[in-house]
Amino acid sequence: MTSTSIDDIADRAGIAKGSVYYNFGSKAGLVEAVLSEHTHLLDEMLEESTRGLTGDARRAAVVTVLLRAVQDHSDAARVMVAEMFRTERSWRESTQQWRAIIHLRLVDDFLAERPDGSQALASAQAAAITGAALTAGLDWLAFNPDEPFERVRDAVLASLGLPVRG
Amino acid sequence: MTSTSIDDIADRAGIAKGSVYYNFGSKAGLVEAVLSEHTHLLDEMLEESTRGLTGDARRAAVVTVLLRAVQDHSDAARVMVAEMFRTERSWRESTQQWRAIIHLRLVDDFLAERPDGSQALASAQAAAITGAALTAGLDWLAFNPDEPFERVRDAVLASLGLPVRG
DNA sequence: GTCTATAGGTGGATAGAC
DNA sequence: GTCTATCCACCTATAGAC
Repeated sequence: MTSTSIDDIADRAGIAKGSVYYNFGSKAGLVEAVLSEHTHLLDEMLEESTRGLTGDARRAAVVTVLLRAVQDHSDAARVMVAEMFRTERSWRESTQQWRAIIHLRLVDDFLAERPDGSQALASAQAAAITGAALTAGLDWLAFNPDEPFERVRDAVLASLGLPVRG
Repeated sequence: MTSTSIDDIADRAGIAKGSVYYNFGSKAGLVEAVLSEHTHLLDEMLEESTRGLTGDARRAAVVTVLLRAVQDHSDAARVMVAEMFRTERSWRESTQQWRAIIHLRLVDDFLAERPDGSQALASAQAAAITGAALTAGLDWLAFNPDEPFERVRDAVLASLGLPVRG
């Protein structure tokens, strides 16, 4: 909960600290508002990109959307990855909803493919795909930022045994 | 840098705060010592498990070691995942060394398989495998802790197109 | 509804006794 | 080498003027 104070945020936004508290109630409220905004954005991107797709094509679409989201909102992505499993935080609900909207797009499809599979294993596979895309995306931006999007996406798809041509 | 104060740590360890500073110099020094310890532990596990293996078998061994490490040291794993891409932190060196020892076991092998591939793409694939294993592992412990290790490992290996029998 | 000023509390770090 | 006591910087949150 440190690293950036309300003073810093208010300064950067060009408003006074009091206004932040008037509008968001607390620092946690502000964080939640920001995370929630990004969650809705990702939800819309996923809905649009996966509509009508199943199986490998659907999984590849999710990977592509996640990589693009990491590229376009790397700060938010870093926060989400960092907070995803820190269940004690006050904005836990926001990060868990973020996990849920991704799993939602993957788990049902896994179960439809393999009716004998359990929810837990489908969840593990969804987490594996999510983690592969996010980690590769952040690693890309941090250590090889000059690599073009398409090549990184193809590398991740190859790692997951997914079709490069969708 | 919040969440746990030196007071808390000293209390829990049954020693006084002054002793922590005498032995570690600063809070960052303490964090680095802990992270470094876990890094060396993981390094040994990886060395032992991947020795003599190449290709899919080597990648499967890395996944297995990472999942076991997450299971046995989930707190450390959460910290590592949370800090891996926060390059501004003072213990950046420790987390980057942690990334390096995993990539070391994967990147050269990728390049041996595909001499035409670039370092950057091999790095992306290594990150994808690392992220898949860590995220699936933490998701497992947080949301489906009753699932047995072997089934989660097999689900992750399947997600990565790796052989379940190694 | 936005500002300034300040209260109130926390936590990293140090001094100095033992 | 470990303890207690204390300093001081910082940061969330609120009060109250405008």
